[in-house]
Amino acid sequence: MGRTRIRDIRHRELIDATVSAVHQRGYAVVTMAEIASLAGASAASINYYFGSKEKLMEATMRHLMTLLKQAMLERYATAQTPLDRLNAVLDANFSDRLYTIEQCSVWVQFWSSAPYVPTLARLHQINRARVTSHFRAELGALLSPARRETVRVALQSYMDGVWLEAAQAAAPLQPARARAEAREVAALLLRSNSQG
Amino acid sequence: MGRTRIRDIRHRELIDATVSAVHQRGYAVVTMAEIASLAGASAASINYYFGSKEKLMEATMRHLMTLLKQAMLERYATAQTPLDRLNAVLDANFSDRLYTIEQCSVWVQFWSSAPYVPTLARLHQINRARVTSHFRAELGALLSPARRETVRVALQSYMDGVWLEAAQAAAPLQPARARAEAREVAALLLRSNSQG
DNA sequence: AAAAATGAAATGGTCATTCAAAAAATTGAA
DNA sequence: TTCAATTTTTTGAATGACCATTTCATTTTT
Repeated sequence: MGRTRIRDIRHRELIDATVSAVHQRGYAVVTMAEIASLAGASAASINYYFGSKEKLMEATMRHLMTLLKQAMLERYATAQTPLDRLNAVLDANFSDRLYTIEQCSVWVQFWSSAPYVPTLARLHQINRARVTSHFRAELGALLSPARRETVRVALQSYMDGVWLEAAQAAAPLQPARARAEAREVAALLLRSNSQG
Repeated sequence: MGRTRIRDIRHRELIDATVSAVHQRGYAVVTMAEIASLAGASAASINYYFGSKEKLMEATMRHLMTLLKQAMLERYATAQTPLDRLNAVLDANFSDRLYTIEQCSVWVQFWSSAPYVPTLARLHQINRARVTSHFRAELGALLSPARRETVRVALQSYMDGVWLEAAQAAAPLQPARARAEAREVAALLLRSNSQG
């Protein structure tokens, strides 16, 4: 069978611990010891598996990006019309699996660190480009070119803003509600009485 | 005339240096020595004037919040109709004075740190409450209660999202353009053909 | 002369990373 | 299987940097 198993298990455990620890303490303040302790390991083992704190953070963000990508593709598969697919992008962003306080919190930390860590900046750019291109593709079929970019920027900024607020939410999030609201906002922005 | 002068000058210099340094290096990573050096002072004098790094950060955010409040009130003074006043809130957020890469950058750092620093969390909450109440007041005159909150959250999230992106902008920002786009988004969200 | 302001150097603490050695798992020969 | 040899995994204890804050002697202002 496949060779290494322990390695994969530890990677997963440590990444999960990182998400949790970063949420609890903040990206810049959290220590290796805290993360390790959440995973029931020692700080030294993090370096054994990931090489450095920075590489651990990078791996963690890659993992979250993969979750987002997966959610998008899954939901995309069943969508038929352009509007369906637009809603798929919105739904993915607010899916039950992703739209949690913990994860939104880590994303906010990520956004604020990215400008200062080249490797994170690259990840950030890749992710944003993917979302942008999905939006462009679907909105292109629904709106005139002139209005398309306005609506795209509005929707993308809206999603980021909602995540930003979610990171500080006092009460548990309601993904289903967030999806409904996102659709409502999209519907308002799309109402076409061709005045533009 | 007024008593202390040097003190006020130093406060201003150090806060300006803090904005600049936080933008360049990141809130969590920037050191007292770096900030001091930007102001042509020593780290010790920061403690002399502010007491601690954390208090300096707090004073800096208070300063930025004051700028935002001022921009809002100034622009508000000349507005007559509810729509005018709604646009005033948007314009304030993207005014030439505020909507700079440097300041957006500091705001993003602030958002990400606030959850972990009680004193910053309080400031954040105060600021958000003020913006929210302005929006509620103006949108209340323009929309049905049911739709008002949807549009308010959409606009507020939109503004945050735009700032978030501005913090990472490669090219210089264009405040006038940002104001025009914000108005366009608001106009789209407000088009009332009373279907909701 | 007194008070305020300044900065060089000392202090004390934190933390990522390294390293040597222990512990656990794996292998393979008997 | 059994058991020693070998490899992989794990950790406690240095190591070496870095940095906020304090101290204190000196300079500047009032």
